[in-house]
Amino acid sequence: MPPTRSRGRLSRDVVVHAAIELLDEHGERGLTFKLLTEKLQTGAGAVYWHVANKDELVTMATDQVIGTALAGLSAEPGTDAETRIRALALAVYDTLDLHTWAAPHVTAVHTMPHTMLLLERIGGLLAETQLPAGRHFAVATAIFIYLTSVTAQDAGRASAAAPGTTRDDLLRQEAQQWAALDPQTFPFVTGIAADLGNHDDRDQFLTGLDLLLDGLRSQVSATSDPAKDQVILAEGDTSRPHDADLARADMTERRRQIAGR
Amino acid sequence: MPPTRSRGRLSRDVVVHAAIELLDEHGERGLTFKLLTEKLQTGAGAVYWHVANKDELVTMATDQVIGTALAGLSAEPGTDAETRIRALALAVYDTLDLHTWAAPHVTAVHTMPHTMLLLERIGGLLAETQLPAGRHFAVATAIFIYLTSVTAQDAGRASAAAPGTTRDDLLRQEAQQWAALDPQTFPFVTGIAADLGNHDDRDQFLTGLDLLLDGLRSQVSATSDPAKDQVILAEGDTSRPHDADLARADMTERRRQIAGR
DNA sequence: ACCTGAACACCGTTCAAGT
DNA sequence: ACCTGAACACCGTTCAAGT
Repeated sequence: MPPTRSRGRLSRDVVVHAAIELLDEHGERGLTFKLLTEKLQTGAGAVYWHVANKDELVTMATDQVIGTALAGLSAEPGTDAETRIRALALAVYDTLDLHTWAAPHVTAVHTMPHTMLLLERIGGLLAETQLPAGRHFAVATAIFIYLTSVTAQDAGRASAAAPGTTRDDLLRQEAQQWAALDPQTFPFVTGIAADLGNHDDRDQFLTGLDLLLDGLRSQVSATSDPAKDQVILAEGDTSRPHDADLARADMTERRRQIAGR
Repeated sequence: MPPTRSRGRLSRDVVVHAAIELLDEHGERGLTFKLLTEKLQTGAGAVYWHVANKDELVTMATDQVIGTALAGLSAEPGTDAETRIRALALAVYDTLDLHTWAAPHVTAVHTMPHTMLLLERIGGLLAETQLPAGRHFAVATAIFIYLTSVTAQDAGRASAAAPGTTRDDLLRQEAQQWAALDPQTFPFVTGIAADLGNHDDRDQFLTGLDLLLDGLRSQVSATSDPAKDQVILAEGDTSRPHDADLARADMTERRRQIAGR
């Protein structure tokens, strides 16, 4: 792990790690150049010598967090690829849960090193399966996008809550709000208000991930020998051109309507 | 549609709609009280009389955008629930694509009126299916979370791009970066670099959504009569307790490691 | 009740000057 | 090459004063 000490020579790494500490402690709003320069015992210009601006600093801090999530993963050989994909996803989920400010910034798939490495890892696991190479791109990015975006959403919700309240408190509070709604206009929401109490974001994330993986598997069995049901992530047409194209035509029209309101 | 005129009486609605216009025009950074008060030809205090602060203003603007997405949807009776869920999701996707600043703020499921209405709509469509009531909560929130979070991710990526470049230009540029990577450390990413060129976020979104819906359907056929394959979104155990619990135990341990670094 | 607008506290960024 | 720290431009929010 790179140095976090404030004294001595400054470097990009030192600045980024100091930023991460401030972000963890005070959230995104808490990262100011005033606090940062105090922590590093230097001037603003010194920081700007190592990073272009605050945006770049937060982006690098985010990529660093992704890096620690990947570094914490052991190869665990012997287990199948799907299990390891799930473990990889959970490692990222849990790491971002500890750095809730980072999740919304995990968007630079195509540029940041550790973020690209994450996609590389997912792809490497897919390559171990019987998935045909032609579908590697679509499936890997589907998993990547689900993983990063749902994690960001959950983490954002977590960080939006008041610092004092626990998640359980918050959910119970919200469940009461749901139950108090007008059943006429919100028949569904009022009906499931009770279920909100024992809701768990992490379980939800896992469920959705499993649905994605199951969806991939089921499209196999639909088009191939049913006896091969155990085959993981094999071929199968994933999109439904007809419906999708129709819907797209609809929406392109709607897009115009909205834009020209 | 509420008044957007600047002259005359001020109101919450007028302020929110002026904010939306500024957000659409200049992005989240472009919404300043200076620009807002100029547009409304008033003072800062007047705005603060109607909204608590900037955060609340952006939240209300976001909820308003969700509202327009829902308002643009016709019931289209005669089509099945799954098709209408897909149409609903696409309407939200396309609307947020026009207001990219809004997507990351669609997190207040439990409080904002239109955001809750979105969940209510999804639930209402699920209620038309043969899905048992006990699974309504889990499935509705799974769809809701996929929809809002992936949309936010896509919109965020879109708004992060330089204003001048088109999406195609950006992708071609990024594909070149991928191809230029070291094939030793990035065998997978360099291999799929070519696929990035004709990638479409919206298609990707649809594909993932279909995978989710397919996953739900396949879990039916696994546990019930194969002849009922056409049954949409019926019962079936969605989680895999064994794997999930094991992974959870692993991760709880890892969580500690990371936290105590 | 609703609005005005000056004042305040704060923050990201720059830059001439140093070593 | 690397750092200092004052200065600048800007921004969200407040508040005493008006109507």
